[in-house]
Amino acid sequence: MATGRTHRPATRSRGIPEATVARLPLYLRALTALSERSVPTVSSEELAAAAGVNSAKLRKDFSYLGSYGTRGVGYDVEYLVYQISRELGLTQDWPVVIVGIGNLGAALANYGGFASRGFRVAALIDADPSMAGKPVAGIPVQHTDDLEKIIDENGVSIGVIATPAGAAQQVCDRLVAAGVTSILNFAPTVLSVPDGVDVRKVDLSIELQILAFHEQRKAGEEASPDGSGPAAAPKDTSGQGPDGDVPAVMPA
Amino acid sequence: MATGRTHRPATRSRGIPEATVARLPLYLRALTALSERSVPTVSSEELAAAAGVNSAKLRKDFSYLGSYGTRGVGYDVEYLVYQISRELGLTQDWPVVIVGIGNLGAALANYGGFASRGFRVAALIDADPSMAGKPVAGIPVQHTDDLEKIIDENGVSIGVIATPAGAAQQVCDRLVAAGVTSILNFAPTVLSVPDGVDVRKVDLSIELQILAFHEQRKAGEEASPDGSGPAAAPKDTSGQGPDGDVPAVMPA
DNA sequence: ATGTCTTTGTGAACGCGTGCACAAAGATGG
DNA sequence: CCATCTTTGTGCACGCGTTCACAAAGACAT
Repeated sequence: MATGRTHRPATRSRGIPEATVARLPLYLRALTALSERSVPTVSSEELAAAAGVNSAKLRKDFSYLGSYGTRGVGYDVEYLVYQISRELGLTQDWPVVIVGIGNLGAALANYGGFASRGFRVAALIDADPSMAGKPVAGIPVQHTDDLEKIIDENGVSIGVIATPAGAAQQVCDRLVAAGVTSILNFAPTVLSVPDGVDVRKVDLSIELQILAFHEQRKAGEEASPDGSGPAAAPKDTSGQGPDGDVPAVMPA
Repeated sequence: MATGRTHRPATRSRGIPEATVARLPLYLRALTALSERSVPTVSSEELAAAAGVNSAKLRKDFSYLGSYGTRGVGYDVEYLVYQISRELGLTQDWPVVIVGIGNLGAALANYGGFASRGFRVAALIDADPSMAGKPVAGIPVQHTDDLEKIIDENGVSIGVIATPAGAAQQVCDRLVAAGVTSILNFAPTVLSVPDGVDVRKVDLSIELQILAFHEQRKAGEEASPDGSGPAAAPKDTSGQGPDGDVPAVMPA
């Protein structure tokens, strides 16, 4: 799971738990793969395995959407694909703008995952004047000055921020002021937005640090003569465990 | 305090909740910024605001690390930076390999967030022979054939997968077999790994779909602001669909 | 010292998410 | 039509995470 979410339980309208919503795309992906192989139906057990979750959890998730399964048989793949797509709002077209066309922004623009599922890159925006007009992924980059106009003319409600951290909040403010109400933030900054605007963040270094924590814990448990814990088998030989208490406070 | 006092060890408390671990990098980032501005101490309230969380949550998070604050004053910034860094395992160097040097992989290689906090890009690996030797972000790309050797010689335990979905599982298997125990997966696939291996995934299209869900809900709420009597009506009731029944199936 | 003021650290309550276990629903076969 | 078998849908219990609210701890002034 990534990122904290909004602190608002206003999801009572449909009653679909946030955790369930976060898994729907996973199910959809697995179902789409089945659909391409022309598999007509699938059981909760099979689908759960494909999505990497517990089958009871999957069934409960689907129960929030309605009773779309047939007992003794399973779920109709095509029908479920449609229902989930509709629930997620993928039956309509979502124009998206990407702000900040550096290495990451360009990679995102080229990413196929956008167009394939109801999302359309409406525009690429960058603050560098020398980028203007230059095509990236077949789309000409436009200058930040025209941000508001672009948002307005294309009816954009979802924005992707791929700028340096320093510019993120400012870009965010402009996006919101122009009418964007959902933001996907790749910049390593906490964005503050007014109520009603959703922000999800993708942060590489946070993910790595979490992995490092667990990695350290794994390494420390092998040698630790500590009473509790699994005095597990010596897989050791990690060699690189001089550890000790090296100071090494890191820079920026 | 059910689970005994942690006053004694203060070094390795294996009882740090996962949710807390996920927030430590956030605190660390905010603290580092304060440190650079030479701010000596900070209150839980201020730091919480900077990190975008609740102050009570932050205090509880820190309580798992030990009692590093001073009542009536707050937390010593430098000390806390060090403690969190140590807890996350950032006081040591983590060599990382990136597999799949396409648009995304190249962007990741160029990302400054790597080197800045204890992580070092040890190698870039790609399956395309024509990429071999070609430098990306100052590091020559190596061929997949040498994957095992690279992992071994550099003592790599963290791998980043930025390949197409189709190659992800295979690359994952080889990484794990070679000794990698933590994986950051950018490919839109569910990876299956043996016990003891951590996997975190970053998935653009899932994030977008979650945003789309909320976006759709916002748009649909304008008409009927009622919402009272959440009689949990997950049953049918779909008759309100704006569209017909087009099974918008989409490609991968 | 003593009192006041600030801020931490945490007990306790609450709510959400997860997983078990099973009854109900429907398919299938005789 | 009845029996049996498969698989869904869900009631329930449990554990984690969040939040409130406050006593304890220390700083600081007198």
